[in-house]
Amino acid sequence: MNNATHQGIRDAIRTRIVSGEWKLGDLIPGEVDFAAHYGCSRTTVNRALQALAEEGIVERKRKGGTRVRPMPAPQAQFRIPIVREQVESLGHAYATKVLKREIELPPLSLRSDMQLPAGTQCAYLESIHLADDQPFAFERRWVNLATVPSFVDANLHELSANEWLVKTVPFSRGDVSLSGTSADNQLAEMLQIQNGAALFTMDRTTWFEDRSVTRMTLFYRQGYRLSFEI
Amino acid sequence: MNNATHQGIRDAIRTRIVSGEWKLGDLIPGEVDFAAHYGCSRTTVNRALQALAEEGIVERKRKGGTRVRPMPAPQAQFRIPIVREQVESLGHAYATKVLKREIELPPLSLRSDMQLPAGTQCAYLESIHLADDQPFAFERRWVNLATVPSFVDANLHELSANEWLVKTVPFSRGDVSLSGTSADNQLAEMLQIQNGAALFTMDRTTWFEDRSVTRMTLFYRQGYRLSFEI
DNA sequence: GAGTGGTCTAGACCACGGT
DNA sequence: CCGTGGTCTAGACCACTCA
Repeated sequence: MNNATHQGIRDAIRTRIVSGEWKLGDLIPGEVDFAAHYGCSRTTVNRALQALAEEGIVERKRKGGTRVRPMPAPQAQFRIPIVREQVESLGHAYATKVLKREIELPPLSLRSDMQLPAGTQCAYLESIHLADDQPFAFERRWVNLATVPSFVDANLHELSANEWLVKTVPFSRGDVSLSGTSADNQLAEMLQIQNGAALFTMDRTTWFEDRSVTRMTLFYRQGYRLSFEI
Repeated sequence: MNNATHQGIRDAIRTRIVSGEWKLGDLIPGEVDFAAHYGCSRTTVNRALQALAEEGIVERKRKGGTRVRPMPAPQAQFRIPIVREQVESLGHAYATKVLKREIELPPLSLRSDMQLPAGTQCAYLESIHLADDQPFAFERRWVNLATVPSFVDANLHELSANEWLVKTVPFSRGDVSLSGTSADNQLAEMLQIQNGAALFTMDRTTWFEDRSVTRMTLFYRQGYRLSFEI
């Protein structure tokens, strides 16, 4: 009982909860009790229970003690996939090609999504992502040149636009939304699928501090699924 | 400098990273250095840096030190939405109706998805979720009666199948996959949309220990988007 | 081998929130 | 009030991994 690590204790307590030893909403023992039971210090138990709280398994309140969450909050944590990694992890050769690259005034809907003042110039790109030379995803992207003026000179032959931006504007918030889209004429042609086919689609706007950096829409080839565990 | 908490230090270091004080891939100071700099113990710095590692901001290696992630791992964390809550948070009245409820032998594909031995009986349900009496989502669900035999007697008038299962089989792993689907005849009729429309679709299999509990597919009404922040 | 992170401990004090 | 979790400390030992 003395080789107790905070991870081991966390797993042990989680197992006891899952097994039904305590029911939903039940109060479970306090830190000192667990410390005595597992023969370790309270600090270690504290870490274990805090981790379980982060997992959403338990709720903790001072004086109120620790209780099993009445309705487990099913939190999913998954990495937003990077297309290159997705393709390579499937064992295919990855390639990408910029099909169009222009400087334009963005459409009105984009002005509100990206909070652009009137007259802001944007770069507009269309790219195709290939897996073993087969279309994997099609990308439409706007880049806010007020935030990232150097993008106009970016060399996108060695790095994709996404990778270039990540390297240049490191950490940012992002809004993501997932949806299903019917393929229009251009998408059908680009992805070599039937017009009207249902595509899994990811929209993503990223921000550096309070300024928008880029908004992209990624249309995955037909049949693509985004899978993860909870 | 002596009111240093692990959260405060975490925020301070994160700010210094975001501000560009250290670049992508750079080695940042060690725990003892930070402890001296912020006037706190190494333990506290350790917690702060471990938290940053969980956030995906830094990578840590023994002997190798702590460095800013070369390519930030954009981790998304979001709650798998419960349909009732989605509808209610949009300000609509929620209702659900079970349209079909049978005991059947599952199709072959399900036998492998849910790891069912041959001959396992399952409950099959079709339900519609309504927002202000308009179709919001259509659900097909299989329940493994070997794992949850009491489901045959479940009263699904007060609780939805999902809520009943969550209350009865508390904590479970789950596999989720998101995709786009074309509406077939039944879906088009149920959701009152055009045949072939692109729908956002969520498949979810949940497990209790090593046994499958249920597999459901949720077809959202046309135009639905799942949004979250990273 | 030596430097770094990973972890545990025992004790201490604080902050919150039911009673 | 007082019990509970939240946190910090100082020191210690271990484990990994790079040079």
